[in-house]
Amino acid sequence: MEFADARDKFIQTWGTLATQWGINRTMAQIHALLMISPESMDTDGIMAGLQISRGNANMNLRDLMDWGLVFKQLKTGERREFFYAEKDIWKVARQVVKERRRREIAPVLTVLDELKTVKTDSLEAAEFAKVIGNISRVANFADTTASAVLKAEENWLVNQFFSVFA
Amino acid sequence: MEFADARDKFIQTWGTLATQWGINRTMAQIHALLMISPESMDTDGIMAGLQISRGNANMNLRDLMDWGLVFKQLKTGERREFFYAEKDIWKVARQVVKERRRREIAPVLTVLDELKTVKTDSLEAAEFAKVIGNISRVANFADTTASAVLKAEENWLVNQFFSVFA
DNA sequence: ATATATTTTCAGAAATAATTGAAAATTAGA
DNA sequence: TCTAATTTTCAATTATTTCTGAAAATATAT
Repeated sequence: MEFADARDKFIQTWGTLATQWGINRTMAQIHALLMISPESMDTDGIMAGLQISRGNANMNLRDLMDWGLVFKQLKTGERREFFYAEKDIWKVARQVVKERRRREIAPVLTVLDELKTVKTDSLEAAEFAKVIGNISRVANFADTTASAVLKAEENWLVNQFFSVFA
Repeated sequence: MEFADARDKFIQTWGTLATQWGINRTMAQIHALLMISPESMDTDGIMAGLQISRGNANMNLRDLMDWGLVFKQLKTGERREFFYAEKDIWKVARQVVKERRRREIAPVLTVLDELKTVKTDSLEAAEFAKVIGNISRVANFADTTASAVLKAEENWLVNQFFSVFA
């Protein structure tokens, strides 16, 4: 397969996958473009590479930086800003889990705790409390496990272990 | 907290969370409604409970059945169809992972394998091959692990173990 | 077979999300 | 300071997704 075709297919595939997971297509495509770029890129390069507007590029680059997946690089003697992506896919996955946990899972756990205080004065309310209790226990277990894994991954020895496989 | 408020808050929260994960809001809300319902519900009950149209209810119930999260119940002497949800949240999580793996991850793994055959005849192409190789190894490892966990979870002993926590 | 209840489909409407492009703001050199 | 390069913002536009509602299809009872 020719490089140009492979690159386009990768960017398109990454964008589609992201969409299915609630992440906007352009954001994923910029990430893909930067991941496979040997050099950091400026806004115009990204605009040209993906055929998108300046505003769109700017907004999604900012979001990617908020997610901790892309970083700004300032080159001496250059006025423009350059961008590069984290390329270690383990770190990318870890960062995504970390952010989603913080932004989405944590607030849900709070709501679940609140809902557990419901008055169980009817059949419906009792069933509700039972289901919420079940969800809450599992969610907390999953959250604690994820948290432990994230912490463990920051440990050198574990990283060495995983580097054998990845 | 009053039951009616708690129920509404749960349905709304579940819907929001789902949206952030690429699942449509109504589908998640129907799922939430059925999870906390002590009895199976018919289409009119769901329509009334969520204030949605018949078409919407029907379409999303079908999708939920495709995902293996909701099932039809036929009551003798009743002409209408009733629906009920899987309430064991471990089973729900497992089913979601299983389906997403089949629908989304598996196709991406195929594309990645294809992309690994790219000609590495330039700096860009070499970097591309390196990143794709990295992603592919990690994705395959994760996929294999998920698959193993799904299989293990079907094992009685493991289920007993988890049932202590959840 | 006919009537009635129920489910399914789907074109158009509504809602939501993403994108553009140009103006405003910011930054840094002369 | 002034000017030019660059980045950011955001109202308007465009694209995408979801939802409605009524007609068509299907199923069941008489």
